[in-house]
Amino acid sequence: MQLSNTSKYTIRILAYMVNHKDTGPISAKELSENLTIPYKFLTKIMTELTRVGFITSTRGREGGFQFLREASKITIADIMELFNDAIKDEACILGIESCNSKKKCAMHDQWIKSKVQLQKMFKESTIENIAGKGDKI
Amino acid sequence: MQLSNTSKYTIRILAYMVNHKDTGPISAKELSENLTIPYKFLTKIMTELTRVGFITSTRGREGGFQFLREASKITIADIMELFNDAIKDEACILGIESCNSKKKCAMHDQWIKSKVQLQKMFKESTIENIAGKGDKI
DNA sequence: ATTTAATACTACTTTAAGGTGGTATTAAAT
DNA sequence: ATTTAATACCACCTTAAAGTAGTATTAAAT
Ligand code: SF4
Ligand code: SF4
Repeated sequence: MQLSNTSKYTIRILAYMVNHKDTGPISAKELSENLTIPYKFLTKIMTELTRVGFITSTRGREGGFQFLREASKITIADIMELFNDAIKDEACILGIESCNSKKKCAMHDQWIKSKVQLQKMFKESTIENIAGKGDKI
Repeated sequence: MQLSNTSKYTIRILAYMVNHKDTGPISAKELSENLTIPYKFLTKIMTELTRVGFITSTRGREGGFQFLREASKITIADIMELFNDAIKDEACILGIESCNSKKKCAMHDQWIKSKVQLQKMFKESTIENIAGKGDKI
């Protein structure tokens, strides 16, 4: 019951980028070193984030990554979605077929409350409004 | 962001057992067939549940599994714990060192609320009080 | 033009969860 | 006693996530 490493890394990467967005493109090297994320794994993530249009990349010397979509328009839910890590509406917590109020599983009542609250939280948390909060990076 | 298969299976197994506890030991075969859980995987789980004392086993013909610990004393949190699937207090949602209110990560405020609520829900949900609820098995 | 420092691409390795197969052990039923 | 139906144990296979390696491409700086 936790986020995938890929989601965790991505949140931290994008939050870091917001906090350093005024100084031109940010390189994978800088991100990798400052966030202690394995370089090769990080570049894989960056390429994907570029592919889906969250960020843009500039190749060559002095290159790096910058936001394309506004940080206030990227939610934690978006990131989880991207890496198949989301809490899907139709997903049953017990994995019995798909969730709908007609055919409930034994945990439905307890779970539905937590689920709604969690989904709301992940949807309302944008990169913009988490960036800079907290001491750990 | 979901339960492990092992946790999901275990919850369903124990809930099923509560609903059939008056008719003697329940065999792995019956559980496997009625819950459509792979037989060999299920027996592995059952052996573990026996080992930790949630249930007892009777070998040989007419054998099977029965509750040892009361179903009202087994929580979803216990099950998650058992299979390393729990939401640990000290676990940071972003995976940055360990969680404590002194050194917060960027998502601390949002997450802490959901975490507390989730943990409470998993701790208060016992096998006894979910068994029989719902239509799906 | 060449060097340097960056991303992009392709392919591979490692790890842990999930799942399978075969056989030994146990005990009721016959 | 033998058969049958059950759990226990041990070793292996499969899959997906995580992580690594090497090379091609790009563009600024020299
Ligand atoms: S809500 Fe309850 S019933 Fe519906 S899917 Fe989720 S868990 Fe199963
Ligand atoms: S609460 Fe926030 S800060 Fe504390 S650990 Fe969990 S995530 Fe990190």
